Amino acid sequence: MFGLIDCNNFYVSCERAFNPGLLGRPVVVLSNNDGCIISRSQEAKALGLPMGAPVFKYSQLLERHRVAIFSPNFPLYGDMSARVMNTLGDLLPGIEIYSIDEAFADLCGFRHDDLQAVAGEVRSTVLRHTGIPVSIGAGRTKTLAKAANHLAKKRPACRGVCVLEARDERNALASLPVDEVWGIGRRYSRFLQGEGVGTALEFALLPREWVRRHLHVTGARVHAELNGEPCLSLEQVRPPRKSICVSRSFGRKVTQLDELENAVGTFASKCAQKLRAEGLRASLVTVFVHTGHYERPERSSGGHRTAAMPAETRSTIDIVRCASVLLRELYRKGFGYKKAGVVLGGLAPDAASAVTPSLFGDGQDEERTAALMLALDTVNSRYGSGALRLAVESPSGWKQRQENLSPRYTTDWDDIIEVRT
DNA sequence: TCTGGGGTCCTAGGACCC
DNA sequence: TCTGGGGTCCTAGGACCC
Repeated sequence: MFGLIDCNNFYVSCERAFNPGLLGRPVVVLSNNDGCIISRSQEAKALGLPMGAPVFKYSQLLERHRVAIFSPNFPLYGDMSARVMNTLGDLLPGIEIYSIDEAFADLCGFRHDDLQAVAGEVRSTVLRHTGIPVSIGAGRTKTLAKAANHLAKKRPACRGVCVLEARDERNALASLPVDEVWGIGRRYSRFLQGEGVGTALEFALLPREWVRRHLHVTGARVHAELNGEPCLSLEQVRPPRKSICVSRSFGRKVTQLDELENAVGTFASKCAQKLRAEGLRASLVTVFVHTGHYERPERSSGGHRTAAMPAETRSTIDIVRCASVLLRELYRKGFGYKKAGVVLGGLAPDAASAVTPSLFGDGQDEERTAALMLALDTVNSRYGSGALRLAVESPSGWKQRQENLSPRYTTDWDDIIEVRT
């Protein structure tokens, strides 16, 4: 059996953990730039606020119901996530951290009739240790555990836990709309609806070859998993990542090259910092820019360009310089850009034995760069990110709208909660 | 006026190898 | 009239996830 532990309305729950006055009220957390709604409390969902809704379209509704609105506070959410995952790791023999708010668990060691109690215990312990409410689903495959989790959230009678036994699978899948199945996205569900397939059960009963033909191997895997045939295993060690990306939408249109260069320089530098923090090197740098999604075609512009570095690098200077060159190739005067980003690829571990040196380097640069990057990271970790930076980076990161930011309760000494007695 | 950010995997087609 | 067989690697685009 697989378990899936999923935090309820995670970002909202993080805000609530430090602000109990928010309990029982409608609360939403917004995306960067305060653009869209990306997390909603139960009360906010009940008001009819959709996931991903642009804020400006719902400003009246938000105001009328006095919805509490938060700008995203990712340092807080990341830290709270680590607390939840640590607690789960202590309680369960094997977990796979699947996303910031979800983990799969290996439940094979437990007797079936104990699972309900085990899950209940996990739920109450996580809540007690972190203040975050979770829902737990269990099933014969990961996809069935996902489905069970969905039911645990949807059915009040479940009280946050749903252990799906093989004999109950048909009933459960019959009540699950096909677009709620893990691995069936917008496109496939529209296609399936068109074919008269509306529920997870109807999908599961389709002939295997038909699914393979129309939904390819990934769809076929989902199909098999729904039929109780495990295709996905628990991955307790995270596979090394393949790319690192930093990108932002701008609060306004950016037309000047030097402003764009500030932004791209800042993103490239953040990428390099992440790269070193994960003990990696990169050999490919990609820059992309584009105008707004909703711009008229004649005013739209954008694209991406990739360059290969002469040798695998971990240097902020190399990466920022390369990104600037790429940006100049992409930039076109007269367009209002709304988004830009930098992606690092060709990642490899930063082990001396594994690094391919540059054919034209003399090896000394390498040592000096290493010392410089160590100094850069040390200064910035002590005095705050951006304390020491390249001149091309903008001083305060890239300015974004964030009008309702909560304190960094758990990751910044200046923001720690004060208790007066 | 105002619409997020960061990822992975698969497939088809083209270029190339012997 | 007839024009091989068996591969790899790369890229773009599309699908999905949170």
